[in-house]
Formats: sequence, C-alpha cells, structure tokens
Amino acid sequence: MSDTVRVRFAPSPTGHLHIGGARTALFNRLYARHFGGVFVLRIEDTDRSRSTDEYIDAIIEGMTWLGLDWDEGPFRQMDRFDIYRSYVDRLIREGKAYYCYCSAEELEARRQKAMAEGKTPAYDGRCRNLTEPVPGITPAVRFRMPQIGQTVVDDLIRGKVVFDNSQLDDLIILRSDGTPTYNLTVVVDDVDMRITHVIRGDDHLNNTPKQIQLYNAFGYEVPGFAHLPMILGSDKTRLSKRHGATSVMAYRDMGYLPDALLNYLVRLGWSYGDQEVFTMEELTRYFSFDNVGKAAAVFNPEKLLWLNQQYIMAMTPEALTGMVVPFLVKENILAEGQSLDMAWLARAVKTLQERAKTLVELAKSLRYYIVEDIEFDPRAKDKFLNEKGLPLLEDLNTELAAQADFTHEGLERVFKAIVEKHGVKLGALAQPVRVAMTGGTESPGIFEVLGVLGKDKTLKRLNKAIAAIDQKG
RNA sequence: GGUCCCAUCGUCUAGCGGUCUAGGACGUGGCCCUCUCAAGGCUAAAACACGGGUUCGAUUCCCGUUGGGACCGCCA
Repeated sequence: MSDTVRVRFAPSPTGHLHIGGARTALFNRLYARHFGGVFVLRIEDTDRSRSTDEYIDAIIEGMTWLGLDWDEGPFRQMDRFDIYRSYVDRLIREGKAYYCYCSAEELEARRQKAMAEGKTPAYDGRCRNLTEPVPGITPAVRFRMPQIGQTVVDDLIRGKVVFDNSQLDDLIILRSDGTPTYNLTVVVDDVDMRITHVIRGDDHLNNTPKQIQLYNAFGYEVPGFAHLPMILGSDKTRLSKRHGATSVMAYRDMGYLPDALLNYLVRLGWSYGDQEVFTMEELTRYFSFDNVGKAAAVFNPEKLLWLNQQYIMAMTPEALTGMVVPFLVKENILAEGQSLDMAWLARAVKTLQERAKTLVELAKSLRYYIVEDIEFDPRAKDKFLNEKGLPLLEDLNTELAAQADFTHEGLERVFKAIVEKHGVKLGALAQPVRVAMTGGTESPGIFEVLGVLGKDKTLKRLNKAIAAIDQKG
C-alpha cells in the first residue's frame, strides 16, 4: 500500500495555544508537508472538568494566526465516546482489561503512602483477578499490562528506548463515570485516523510503552514515534508563565509576525547548517528528523526579537502597512474607523521599518507622521530648540516656503545651502529640525521625514518650533 | 524515591574519528559609516561538564560520575 504520511497535533483545550504546542504543531505540519502527507487536528477533550469550548476556539485562533492550517479535523474526542467504549468492551471481552472497584480516594491514599515511604507509586493490581462484581460500586476499567518482558520504543529522534514491563502498571482506560482516559483515546484515535507518525513532546516518552502495549492488545501496527525535546525557560525549567508570555496570542499582541515566531520556534531543536532565516517553502523542503536535536532548548526572547526585525525589514512597505493599522488604533494614534491614505502611510512605514523590532514599535514610531500636533520632548527641546538654532530654522523656513521640490535631492540642496551660508555642519540644522518635526531626537533621515510630512505640515511645525524659541527667549 | 531522556560559547546551534588554533547566529564590547536613531560592514571576548576506556588519533564511539530535565493521576 502507498504509505501516505499522516500526522496529527492533539492539544487538550485546557489553556491557550502556547509556544511549545505551536512548535509541536509546526513540526508535525512540516513533516506532513515534506512528504506530501496529511496533517490532522484533534482536540483531546476527554477531561470534561478541565476542557472548555473557549479554549478550543483559542487554539484554533492561534493555529490560524500562525498559518498552521490542517487538512482534517478538528476532531473532538468528546464526539467519539461510543467508539472508545466499543474498544474498551472488546478488551474486556478478550480478558485484556478488567473492572477495578477501588475508589479514587483509596487510590490516592495509597499513592501518598507509597510516596511517603519512598516506594514507586504504582497500582498493586488488587482487582486484577476479581471474578465477581462488587455490589454498589460503579467500577473503572483497567488495562491488563504485561508484567514480564520489555517494551521498546523505536524513536525517530532518540533511537531505541527500552522499558521493563515490570515498571508498567495497569492503567485506567475507562473512568467510573464511563468516560475514557488519555492513554486509551490516543491509541484508538491514532489507529482510527490511520496516523503513521506520532510527533509530540518529550514529556510523552514515558507514556509510550503503555500505549505500545495497547496497540499490541488490539493487534494493530505501532506508528513511528518522534519525541521532540522540551522548550525550557531561562532557568532551565519547563517553560511557564513565570518566564513571561507563553501564549501564542500574546506574541501577536506584542507585535510579532507569525512567520518570525515560526522561524524562531523551528530553530529550537532543529537546524540546517548555519542558516537562520527560512521561508516556509525552504522549511518544508529541508525538514527532517535527522537534524532535530535531542537536548532541551532554552527560549530566548532576544533572538526572537531580532528575527522579528529581520522579517519586518524584509516585508514590502505595503504589506507591513496593512499589518500595522490595527496597532495604530490600539495605540490611539488612529481613531477606530478613521481612514488614511494607505499609499502615503506606506511611504511613512518605509522610512521606519528598519528601525522597528515589533509592530507595536512601528506603530508608536509612526505617531508624529500621523497626528496633527506633536509634543516636544523637554530634553530635546532644551538642547536643540534654542537661540543657536533659531537663525538656521528661520532661514530654512523662508527657503522651504518658496520650495516646491520636497524630494530628497531638492531638500538636501536647500539644507546644504543654509549650512554653508552659516558655516556649520549639517547636524547643526538637522537636529533642531528633527525636534521640530518629530518632537524627539531620533528619526529616519531628515529629508525622508520632511518628504513624508509634506510642505504644509513641515512649515507648520517649523513655525511652531520657531515660536517656541522666541517665547523662551 | 523509581523509570526514562539529555549534556559544544550566557543562549540557539554546526560538528556525524584526523579538515578543530572548534564554525555560524542572538546578546555583549570596540571600530567604521553617519544629520540623530537604526540598518549595514569589520572586529573582540566567550564553549567541547568530569573521569576512565576503545583507537595510531577523540568534541565525535563505549562505560561511569556529576549536573539538568521529564514522567510516575479515574490530567493530557
């Protein structure tokens, strides 16, 4: 048969899509695309008390924002309880599973006791050989795990990992309330959805032998496994809120580009020689488990920021402009619904895009182009809007009032002439003008700024600056 | 505690027995460019955890030690 690669991302809706989940989804998708296979999205919501529809939406929103589109699904395990039930029945019928009448409280107490005594907290198998039901108790169902021999996980990233079956205890596959548990559903679904490769976090490696035994019990072929190294925080513990933003949506709101985030994430554990920046097309072409590392990686926000800037710089001003508008609204630079000449905005964006690391920064830096009245930064004003600069600014005002050519070349000619006349360096004029135009001391090249601002605004601000100096003196 | 995984600059990593005076990237320092800020260019400091083997030769293979991580739920 033609072995079409089929992989899945199977988050549980108990939180937002986070950085680690996004990377798992990415690797799955890359693997599928690399082989022209199928990427399935499956929601693992068998824990009814912790799963919510809001989080399902949030996960889908995150995947969509990142552009991690899937081919099948989203499937919800909640909709498939009948299927799991039939698999459990089959196991019971074949004697491969049995009813367990121990209460959750008893089990918990025994576990605590074992932990306290320094023993391995494992189910002791006391209900294993019960022949008669215990009246008045609705039982859970346990899988009868083989007690001797070994189970080998042949991992695509780690090679063969051997587990002694004596370490595996009889896990619950059906809760006493009739709902199935993870280890059962994951196997049933991967079989049912004909998953060929299970690509997931390292934290699942220890569950794998149990799942393999379930495959064996059902008589199904075991899929390929690839356990990805974890993503750690700066203190080398599992990435969590303590380390800052972990939700994918938080990065969107902070002004990161989805492709930049993806590019950063793929390099956590995967590499292709010395290359740092990849297009999605390159990633799907190059991706292989051969160059996925085994060691956990520390999440480094600094490098993500750099990558984001690389992506911002590489975009066309027009595309960037479209993305920055919502941030202009959020920063109150643009009123909701207020329209703007997009071609003009793109010109402004072009002057700033190599100066912004995030869309938020870009939006903020756009302020002086867009708003009518700018405010002078007090320190900038003191330093550059003073008696010394006044004659320069006045000359410039006069010259520009008669100047129709606001191109870089045209403006440069005017500036050069004034600077020569006064025998000063360009900076002596450029800085006061910069403060007059932007309110601050940092901006794109002064000719670019004036070009974007246009004659009217330029003269208006020049006059305001001159007035401010006069008033002071 | 048990089981399993992992180990190259601060961080992400290249390296798949000799090419290693260990390469790249982020970050950090310096210089250049320059109307400011960036961008860009050049440059500097910075790592093979330790101990045994195997081998003519180990960063690379094996074992141990140490250190880190994950899992041990009627969570996923």
